Amino acid sequence: MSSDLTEPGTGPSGAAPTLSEVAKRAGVSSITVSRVVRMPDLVAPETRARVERAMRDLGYVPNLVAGALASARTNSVGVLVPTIANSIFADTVQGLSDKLEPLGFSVILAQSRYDAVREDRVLAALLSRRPEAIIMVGSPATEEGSRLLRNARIPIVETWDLPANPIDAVAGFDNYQAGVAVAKHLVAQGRRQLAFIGGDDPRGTRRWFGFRDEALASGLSEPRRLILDRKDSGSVAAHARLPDVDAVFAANDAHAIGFMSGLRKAGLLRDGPASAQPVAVIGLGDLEMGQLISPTLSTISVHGDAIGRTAATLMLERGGERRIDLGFELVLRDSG
Amino acid sequence: MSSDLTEPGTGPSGAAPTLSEVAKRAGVSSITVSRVVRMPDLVAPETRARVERAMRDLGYVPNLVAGALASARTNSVGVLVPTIANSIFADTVQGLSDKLEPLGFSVILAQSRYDAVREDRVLAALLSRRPEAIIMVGSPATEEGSRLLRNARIPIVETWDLPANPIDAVAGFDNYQAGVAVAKHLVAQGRRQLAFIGGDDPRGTRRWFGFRDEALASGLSEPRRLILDRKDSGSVAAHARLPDVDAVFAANDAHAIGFMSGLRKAGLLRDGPASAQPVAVIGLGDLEMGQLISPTLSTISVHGDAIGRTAATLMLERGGERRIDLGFELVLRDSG
DNA sequence: TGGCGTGATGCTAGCGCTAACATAATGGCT
DNA sequence: AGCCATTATGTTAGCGCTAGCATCACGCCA
Repeated sequence: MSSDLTEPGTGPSGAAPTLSEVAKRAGVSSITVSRVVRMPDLVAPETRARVERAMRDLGYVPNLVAGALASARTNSVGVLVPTIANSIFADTVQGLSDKLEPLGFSVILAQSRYDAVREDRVLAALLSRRPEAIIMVGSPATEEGSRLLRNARIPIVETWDLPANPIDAVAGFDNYQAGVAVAKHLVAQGRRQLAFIGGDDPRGTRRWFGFRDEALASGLSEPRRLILDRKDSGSVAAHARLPDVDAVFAANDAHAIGFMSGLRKAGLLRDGPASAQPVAVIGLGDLEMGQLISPTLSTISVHGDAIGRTAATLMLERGGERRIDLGFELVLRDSG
Repeated sequence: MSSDLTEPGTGPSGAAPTLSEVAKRAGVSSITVSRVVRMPDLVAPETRARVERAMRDLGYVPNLVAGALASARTNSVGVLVPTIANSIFADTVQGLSDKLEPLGFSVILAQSRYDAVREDRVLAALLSRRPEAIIMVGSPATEEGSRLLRNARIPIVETWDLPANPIDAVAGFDNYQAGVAVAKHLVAQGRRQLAFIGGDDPRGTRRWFGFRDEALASGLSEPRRLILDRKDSGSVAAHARLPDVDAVFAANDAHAIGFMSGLRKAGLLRDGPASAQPVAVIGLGDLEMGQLISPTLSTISVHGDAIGRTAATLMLERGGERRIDLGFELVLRDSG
């Protein structure tokens, strides 16, 4: 029984045990061990038990790197987001990860940090791991990135937007129409001096265009646009920098809440309903936080986790509709 | 020049081009192509140029799966968090990813969803991809998970806590002492009826123990403890469920802000300083949001991204101190 | 009784790459 | 001229696993 004293996980050379070491110990060929791991039904119960025993004794952990090379299936998905911290994209990653994990897929996560050079670099790094699909927020920033993805010949899912010429599949919503919806609502509410605060990333910019176009179409003067740095909380866009404005659309809820805190300091925030607000504020994202603060935040609600789950579905089912509009909803609360 | 018309990324069989196809086209051996990719300095400039040309023509993307198998280096790190959505752990993932990405490491992300069974499963899945280290929030929930990690013989970094018997390295802070610090502060402020709201995960529970022990040591009666479900916002722990309480420590800022919104509805929230609050509220995490709401949130500040960066350092440098206490800071604002 | 389907297991080759060790070609030195 | 350090390139033998095809034993049927 001395072999029972072998330290688990340690083969003859102190390295991780391999299939064939397990096979030797169980007195079978390595392909049989492979079958026990992947298609146990094909192996006779007694043989299987013997192999399972040997695997446990040795502390065998399959090497998926070798398996992937041999089978040309990595069971992994590359996921690219601008940023994962404090962001609604985390919901999307959670959603797709929850859907893919039970299927045996691993998520390889990369961040572009809204930097085109870094995006191309991580895209190449991702592809060199031969994922079975790429799911990304938005579209590649450069032609090079786009080319890389097209040549990869794997499902590519762009999310959080509805690009006109997607590489492959799309799960998102119409950012332009979101801007339109907010402007429409504010105009109907009687607001006249609109402003937009947010980043100048592609999706934020599309929201701005919709917002501006609708304001102009309604006979209002061109709204002001304050481009915030990613690090800014939104409170930096204090009312002082937007005098005379009576309604603000923030590209995301964090900016909206930050701006509201600026309004509060300026004495321009009421605990009453939207009609009582000197300055209406509408966010985007529908963070739970928005319902907890006072006044509660009106916002464009988007389901980040549904985007993630839909993206997972799109990468799994190569046929069928490749463009899914998850829509958005204008949720009106007390801020505007 | 017909070869220039070859569709990039498509080899003879429509499959991705390999090293040796590039080699053939450049008229060199495949090892030379490998060197151009990995150690370009070792290759003569003209040869290098020829190889680079061939790589571009063919749209060659290195296959790291094969490279990893051959070199026994995957350049990947397994990262396990309870959840990535709406959580402070996202900062940690961002921090470590930012540090590791430039070094060529990929992050394989998995979520346990606070489920021990799922944790063991994803841990095994992670290890089968042969990452060069595992960075996780907390410690394995089961003996089995712990065994798996010990046998992997790679750096293991546990974070967000300071376990007594870590598997390998640790980057975190003392959750028990955080609870103590909050209780001390509340007692000094003259609060007498304390309560704790939050989850019953290991770290939350440690905060509770510190909080309770210090309250008892100060002669107060045992604080109440309300265990919230992960889905709860904290507002469900309305004051109605905690009558007579004059101070609450919430295990995280989200719960704290939710509870404050409950207090507001009950008319128990003031815009003034902590001394004016009928019920003091202290959170943990120092979300930016806490500074934007009114009253501003007092909290235990923890640097999630520093934890991530430190964890990355610990996995890279195998020598030296393996237990890093990043500490925490009680940040006093207006809520308590 | 011979043929053959079925279930269980094994053999062989190779996935695309790299480590480790050759081998060539060059030039400076004694 | 001969030697050897240096630079540039190549050869060989796997890494650990799986696909695809054997092989073999069995038992059932005509």
